[in-house]
Amino acid sequence: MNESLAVKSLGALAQETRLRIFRALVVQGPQGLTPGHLSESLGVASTALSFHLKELSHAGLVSQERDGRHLIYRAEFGAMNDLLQFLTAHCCQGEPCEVTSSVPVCTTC
Amino acid sequence: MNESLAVKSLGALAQETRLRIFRALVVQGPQGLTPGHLSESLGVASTALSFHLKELSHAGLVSQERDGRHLIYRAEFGAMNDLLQFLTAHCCQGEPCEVTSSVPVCTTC
DNA sequence: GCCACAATTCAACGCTTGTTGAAATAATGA
DNA sequence: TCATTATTTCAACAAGCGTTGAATTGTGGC
Repeated sequence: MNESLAVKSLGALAQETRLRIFRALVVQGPQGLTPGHLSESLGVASTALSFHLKELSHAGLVSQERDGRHLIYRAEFGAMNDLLQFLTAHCCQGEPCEVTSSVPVCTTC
Repeated sequence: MNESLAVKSLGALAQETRLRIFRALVVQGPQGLTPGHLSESLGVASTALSFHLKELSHAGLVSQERDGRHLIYRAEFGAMNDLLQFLTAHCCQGEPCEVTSSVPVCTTC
């Protein structure tokens, strides 16, 4: 993770619709979701949805796979984890507080 | 943490200068930094710095305290932790992967 | 009280972002 | 091959963001 990718990733998540999309994909896990399903369940126009999925893709936060005439989008947990660690890196100049708590994040998906 | 605060927080971090400010404050820990110091060390105009610190403040990611004619800004680790947990909440519908890894974050600062 | 320093606020400008509707591409089944 | 469904691309516009310079507020030392 580097600064410019972090900015891109945070920017991708810093929008109501995209945050909803991403969190829906996080919940769904390896199963993923199609744009059609996301469009309907979140009430977002397909053209807007496509725009937002592309933003998330470019940031590396979601991946895309084709399945027949459907596309399946999935959250990229690895990218997510890298981002979370980047944000709190070198906390308090390495004082003991750095390991006093932890945020559980998925790595097996 | 709720959705609209999360969007605000992510938006606050989704900008090169602000991300640098925030990470510098994370490293500094409870000691904090003054706008003057940040302005010089990051090479940001004071007026721009003030604008960005306000964005971070409004999102609750930094706090402000006056010390004589200086202001001291500090990273708000509690807000940061809430945000990180919000992003990965309900991962994989509660499957075991949810606790397979963790991001260490400061809570004692 | 007055001056100097620290930091913020204000107004103006250019740039980027998000939304919309229409058109295009991709894949499947009849 | 043709119609249908799924999804993306394109162009246009309004709204929000980030930077700059000038003016303002707040604090402490003389």
